[in-house]
Amino acid sequence: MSATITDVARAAGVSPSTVSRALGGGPVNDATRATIVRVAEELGYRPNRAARELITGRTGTIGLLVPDLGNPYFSEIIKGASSRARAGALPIFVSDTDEDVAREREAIASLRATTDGLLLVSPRGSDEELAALAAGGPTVVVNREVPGLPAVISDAASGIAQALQHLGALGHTRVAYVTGPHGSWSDHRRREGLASATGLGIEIVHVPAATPTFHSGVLAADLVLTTGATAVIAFNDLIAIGVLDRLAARGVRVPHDLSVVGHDDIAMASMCSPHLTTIAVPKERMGSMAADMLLRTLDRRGASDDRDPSVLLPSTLIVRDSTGEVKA
Amino acid sequence: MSATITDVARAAGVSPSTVSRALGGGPVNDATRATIVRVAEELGYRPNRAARELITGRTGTIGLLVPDLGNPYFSEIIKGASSRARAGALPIFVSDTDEDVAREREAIASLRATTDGLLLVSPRGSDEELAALAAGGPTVVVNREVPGLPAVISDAASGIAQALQHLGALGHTRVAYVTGPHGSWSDHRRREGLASATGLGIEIVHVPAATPTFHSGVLAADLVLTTGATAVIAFNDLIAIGVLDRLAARGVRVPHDLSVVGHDDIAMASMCSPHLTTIAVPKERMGSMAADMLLRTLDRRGASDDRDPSVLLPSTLIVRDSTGEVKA
DNA sequence: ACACACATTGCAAACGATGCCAACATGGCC
DNA sequence: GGCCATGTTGGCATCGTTTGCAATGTGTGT
Repeated sequence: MSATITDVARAAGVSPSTVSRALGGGPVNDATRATIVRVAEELGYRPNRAARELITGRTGTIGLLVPDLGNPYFSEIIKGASSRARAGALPIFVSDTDEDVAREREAIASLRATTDGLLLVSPRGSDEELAALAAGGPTVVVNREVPGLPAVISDAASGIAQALQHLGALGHTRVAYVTGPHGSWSDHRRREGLASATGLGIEIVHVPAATPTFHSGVLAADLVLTTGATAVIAFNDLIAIGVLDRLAARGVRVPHDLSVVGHDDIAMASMCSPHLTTIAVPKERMGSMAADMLLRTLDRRGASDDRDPSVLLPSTLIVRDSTGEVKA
Repeated sequence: MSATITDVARAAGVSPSTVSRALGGGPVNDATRATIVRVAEELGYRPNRAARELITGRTGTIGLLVPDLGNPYFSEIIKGASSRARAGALPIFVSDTDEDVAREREAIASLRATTDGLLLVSPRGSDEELAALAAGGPTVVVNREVPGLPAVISDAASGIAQALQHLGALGHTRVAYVTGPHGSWSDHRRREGLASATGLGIEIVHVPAATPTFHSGVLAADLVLTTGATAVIAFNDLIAIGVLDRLAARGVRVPHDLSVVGHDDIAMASMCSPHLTTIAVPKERMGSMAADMLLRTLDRRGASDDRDPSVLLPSTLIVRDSTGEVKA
């Protein structure tokens, strides 16, 4: 079908090995290389990925695994990662696990076989399991810390602290936290952030949410109202928007009667009504940085084996219209 | 590293070719096959994709191209396609074009080289260009019709008709349509739908939007108010939600003062305030059906060359809270 | 008992690119 | 003028799998 390296070699009057070297950066006479490059261009030569992979053992692709492709939070991470991967001319496999641990395990195994490295976003498996699976090849984790693996995470404690300070300044003294899914690493971190933000004179009361979704938020809203809290911080924006929706239905005015703070700053946060005050995390940057770390790891494969340090990206509170002074 | 076909052959006391046939469904003695299968399992044998691809010329993967990975509308199509692909055990490459024609061209070319078939969602290129690019291999188009290519589309005319009937029944006689991006095939179809829905006594006035985004909707809202229309149909939900947002800011009540209808029924449509009446299209089903058509094409490659017929999926109007009776 | 069909298996040649090694030419140096 | 270092190049084996073809063995019909 398309031109092979042999075709180019013949057309340029050299051997296939020379073409390989010329195109691959080996030692070749400048004039020869120029000719070969020109001829290759004319013939529209594209190296056959499979043949190259077979001999080098590298696939030239990376894999990205997220819990849910439909979740806008992950979409932005994907965008970041795929633009970085494109810059490195690496195709990227994207797959989702439907938030399921078994599917995650399976997906990691299958991606492993077809890629040189993996980006695991918000993985659900246990530390041990992930460490074992990650041993199969270069891996970078996003939104999670796994001992021994490089990670890209956001500074949850700082984000939470900013939110509490903001609420404190508005006079709130009793704040509800709507949790994330059970066992979620991110949720754990945010609870720690809440616990460590003492000295503000704010009391925290927890309200459970089973899933990080709009519907869980709707459910949680009624629970929040029974706690006597004057403000609520939600595990993520989707939950916060669910809370907002239910509050509106019940005639509770936001922020007049209750202040609401989300987390992540997905696009929807500035589209809902009222516009959501939220703790923004640099999603796209996390994706691109994770991809970047992975690519660098691949480049120096076998060279210095110093671990990539984990990266902590800043969270920033974005104040919009869903938070306000507490009314007496 | 991992076991090769030769390892299995040696362990089973047969030749590699026999192993290949046993695992690949060729004519092999039942007892022999049983042994080979068992041994392969024990050794954890996984055929090397690259080697197979090299000889068969098939990559065993498919590609999916969308204009924007962050757009929730496309997310759902991706989910549908990838779940179908997973059922066929085919990994799927996902890439986006940033709504850019040049990038689209480039992405198609590069995906072509690494996949057996392509799913093009809402491609922006011209018919001629797409037909040319599609000639490179099996292709299924979603949300667009390109002469000579199998396609999966939704019944825009019916959706629009349902919306107009609904609005007509509520007493509206002057309806604004906020358009999609210039040159968009979907937009064209929706305009045709509007034009052909005569006999309802409804006058249509067009309001331009440059991009299918929230911000365009915000912009369009003010324009809509100058037209004297009592209802507005937006090219998609994102625009409709932008309209909603701007109307709220200007104190225009929905649906009391103005009715708003979206298109697509993305998840956000039932999360915004008021909940959006919208023309739902079966996004996930479109994705899975498109993937299914592509897989079937790949299976009978070279066999009967009858073209896959295009598929038209029904649109249904979902009435929520953003539409109501026209007030005198 | 012989020929022939058929089932089962092994052999060897690919597929396209890479990279080791040897071959060759050239120029500088003693 | 001969030797060696250096720069360039071609030859060839190789990666793991599939597949056409030939070889072997078994059973059947006459």
